Amino acid sequence: MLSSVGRAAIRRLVSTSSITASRRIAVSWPATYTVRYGRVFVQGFASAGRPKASTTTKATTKTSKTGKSTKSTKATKGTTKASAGKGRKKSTTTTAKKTTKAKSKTSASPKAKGRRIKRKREPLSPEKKLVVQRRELKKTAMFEEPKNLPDTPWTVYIFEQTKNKTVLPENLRNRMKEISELYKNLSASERQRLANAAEQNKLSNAAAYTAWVESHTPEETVAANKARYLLKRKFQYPASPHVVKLIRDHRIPKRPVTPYSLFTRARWASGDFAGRPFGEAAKAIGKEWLKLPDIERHAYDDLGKAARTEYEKEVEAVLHRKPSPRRITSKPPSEE
DNA sequence: CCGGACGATAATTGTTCGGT
DNA sequence: ACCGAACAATTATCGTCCGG
Repeated sequence: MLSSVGRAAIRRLVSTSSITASRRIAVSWPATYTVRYGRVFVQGFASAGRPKASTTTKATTKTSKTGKSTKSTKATKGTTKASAGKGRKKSTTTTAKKTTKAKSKTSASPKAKGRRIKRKREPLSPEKKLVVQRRELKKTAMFEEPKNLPDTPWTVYIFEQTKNKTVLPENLRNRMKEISELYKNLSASERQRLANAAEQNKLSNAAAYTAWVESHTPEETVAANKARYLLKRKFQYPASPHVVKLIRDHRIPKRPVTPYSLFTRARWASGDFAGRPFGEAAKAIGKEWLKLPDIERHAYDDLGKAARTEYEKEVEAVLHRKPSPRRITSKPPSEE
């Protein structure tokens, strides 16, 4: 049982040895989605992320800065049309298209016969295959998310103060300091105005995002997230933000809670661990769980089963597929 | 990629199990 | 076979806004 400490240590090792934490994939939800978010980690870099006070901090900070502005700029362009819900079918199947193209080409050159085409498709080196795969993944990844309006008082203020106003790069630093000073000295009513504007923007951001998500099918967003995940893992794409934002589709069923999760929830709710350090409490809860009498444990197992059943129903209804076969519920350690 | 302020969130612990 | 998401509370850190 070196588990806890040992595992954490290993994780830390992995994180430091793996060139910053930049491989983690994470999701960033719009503000209104207070729902729990999902975290997806790249294989082999599990928990490699957010370094605390360790030496990795600086490195991470430096590398992670890259390209955030780039991305936001791109996103800005897409803002307006985003909510309109443009491309309904981002067909995830490209085979049909290909066939069509091939046909038209054949007819274009009368001399070309069936045999010629055969010869053509033979090459396709491994490198090319990768290129093709990458292109397909990019297509299905749905990268054209709507851009957000500034949604905090501070960013709204920056927006107002700098938008469409020429600032030389060498003056940017001073300008920012000025704006900061101005911001600090704002009147209460002025702050309120900014807060209101931010709140308003937050609402329209959420609406735009939802509209965009719903302009695709749940299956499409699931495929898109898979594509994003693969792109990051196999192709390090996009290179700039080390965190990949997955599409948050409220229609996609959440994974069912496990019996242990339910137990954790109940133990925290009991108040027995109020004020105690998170890690310490988690360890204690884990021990409690392993010692839990069968009768009590079965209660959580039953709740877990119900959650699973509910999940199965949702998956079938929303994603039109069967969920993975149910695992044999593991038995408590204290078998008779 | 710079600057400052601040809302959002990943990491932390433990176990179980869905997904690939 | 193995990764990560499910739950909890807290907090350090990240991303965000602008222009050139």
